[in-house]
Amino acid sequence: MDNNYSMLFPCPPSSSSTSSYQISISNNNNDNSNQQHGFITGLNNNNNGQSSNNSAFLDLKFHEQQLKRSEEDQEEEEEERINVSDHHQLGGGSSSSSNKKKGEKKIRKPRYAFQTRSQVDILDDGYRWRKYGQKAVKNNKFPRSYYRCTHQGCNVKKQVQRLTKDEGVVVTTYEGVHTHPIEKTTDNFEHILSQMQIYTPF
DNA sequence: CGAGTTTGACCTGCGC
DNA sequence: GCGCAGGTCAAACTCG
Repeated sequence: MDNNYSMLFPCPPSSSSTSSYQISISNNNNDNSNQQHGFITGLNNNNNGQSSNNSAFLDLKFHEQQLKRSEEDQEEEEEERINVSDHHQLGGGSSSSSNKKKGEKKIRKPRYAFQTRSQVDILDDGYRWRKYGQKAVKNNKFPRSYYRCTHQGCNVKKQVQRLTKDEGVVVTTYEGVHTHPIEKTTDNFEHILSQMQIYTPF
């Protein structure tokens, strides 16, 4: 937790600026509960081609998820990334367990979540994702979708879920860090992010 | 025909 | 140990 937020998207020096954004990240140690601060506002992303009626988000809200992760985990992540190249094989449900030795603590990458106000669930962030699952989630009438980056060797995953409370809000959770550059260079999410100004209120 | 989606089954972790 | 919920797999399917 603390304040180790990593940027998941490469942010090239902004080229042209059609709009300006602000993002504030709240490192809320006091637990998820209040996400009252930490907004990205003023996005007028008009269509990134992802979907026909893509009048995407107007408010973005960053928040870190539940995970009680810290530097320790970051190290583990490093380790895993190294191992991944060795045996990154998504064997069947049963074989997935063979992926890690018995008794070994399950290693989980840090996850980063942010909320977007959007009509569409899928934000075009420039990477190519393959959906590998969808689950109904308790206390939420909207299913959660699971995506994996299709780039070879890149093990980044993301989950997308719409809030029941506020149907306009989509929560996207990223797990892992891309090991490759963005694949599509449209004026998309990456572009938007490149425009963001990040500051921490604390 | 390749890439991506759907969806039911299966696995795993966790709380009781 | 059991049941539940989250997460993943993989076959079948759709789409361009």
